[in-house]
Amino acid sequence: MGAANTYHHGNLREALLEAGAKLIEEKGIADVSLRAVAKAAGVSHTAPYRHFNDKNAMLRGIAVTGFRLLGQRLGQAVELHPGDPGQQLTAAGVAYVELAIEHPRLHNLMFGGVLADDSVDDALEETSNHAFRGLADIIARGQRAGVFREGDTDELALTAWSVVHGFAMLASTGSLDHRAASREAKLALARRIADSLLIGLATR
Amino acid sequence: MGAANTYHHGNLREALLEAGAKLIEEKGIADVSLRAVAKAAGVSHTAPYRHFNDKNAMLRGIAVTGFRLLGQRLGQAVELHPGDPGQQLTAAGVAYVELAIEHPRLHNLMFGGVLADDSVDDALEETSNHAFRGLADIIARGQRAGVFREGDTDELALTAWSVVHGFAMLASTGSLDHRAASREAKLALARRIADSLLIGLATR
DNA sequence: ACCTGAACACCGTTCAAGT
DNA sequence: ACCTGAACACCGTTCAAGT
Repeated sequence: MGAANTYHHGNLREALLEAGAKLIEEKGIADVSLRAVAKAAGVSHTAPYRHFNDKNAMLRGIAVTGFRLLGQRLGQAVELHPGDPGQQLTAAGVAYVELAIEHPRLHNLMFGGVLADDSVDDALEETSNHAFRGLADIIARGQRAGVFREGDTDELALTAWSVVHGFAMLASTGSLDHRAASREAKLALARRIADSLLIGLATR
Repeated sequence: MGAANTYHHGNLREALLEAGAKLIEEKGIADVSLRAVAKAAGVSHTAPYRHFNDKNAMLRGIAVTGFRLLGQRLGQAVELHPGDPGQQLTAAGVAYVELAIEHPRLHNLMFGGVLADDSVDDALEETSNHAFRGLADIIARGQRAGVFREGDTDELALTAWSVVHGFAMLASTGSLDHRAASREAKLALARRIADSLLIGLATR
């Protein structure tokens, strides 16, 4: 109970992001109102305006936490396979898909285009760029090690990003359910597709 | 003027889909209300309920027109390169990306997950399956011709679909603008990535 | 059959006011 | 500084009523 009314001490922002993320997870972005988030955090429906310019700014804040989580997962995938860029790339791809399957609505907020028309948000752009950088770094190391073919590193990274992104989108929107219903089936499929991608990137 | 008030003769449904598509193109899905669409079509805000169960059903109707358009474009891409599955695949991928760049908000409605939580819509599922089938057919012909490697046809199609889908998503949300700002630059990039995909699918 | 207008419960946002 | 409550203009949806 002591922790419940500490918002007056400066952590309402975090409480709102947490409550918002939870509500989105439960009901989907379209069915989450700023007023409901405020209520879940135990404040009036105008209190959020102290911390966010508008509703979309709050959603961007939640998206940023998602990109941080993604960055962490990609980092872990790399650490699992030291010195093996091929394995790193596959693991990173699978980790990405895994996150999309675990948190489909968060993934949808991050990449579904709800925030696409917003004026650019510095924190959002920074965290999403950071996640992309992680991927590009794997490619760069693979090229130096001679396991990935030469060429524009960012372009190869973009190819990898596209595959994984497209597959994750299909997985998280349920478009794959008729081919791979279970979580395990989806991840197995993701692994095979990541391997197939690897072949395309490998040196001839 | 004769055509303007023929809604009473049974084509209000079409008029609403058209007005809705136009408004979405202009302002984005989030900023289009059922009431505004009704107004643009020249009827009261309750008239749409004669033709759609709710707002999302109307949006699904618009998405269906998008999938039909996509199916047509894919068909044209195939016809441009008779007997050459490799070229067909590249052309289909580029056509897909082209559509996403031309109509980013329609693309967003089709794949952005706004409709993901809806109960399945027969017409929507049929048209989207049809578009996917077109891609799988190209792969199947390529395998028979010996230019694509053996293996589960649907799985190869899924790989191709993922790349193109992921790239289109990145292109239509503006994530590519710092690398490829113009429409031409994006399409050129799409072509190179489609070629790179082709290498991954080719027989060894 | 097809459409309207009033009504309801919500929504995002603004603003004067309270501590 | 931080939060509240009333107010405004909107929204999706329902429903009785009109032709």
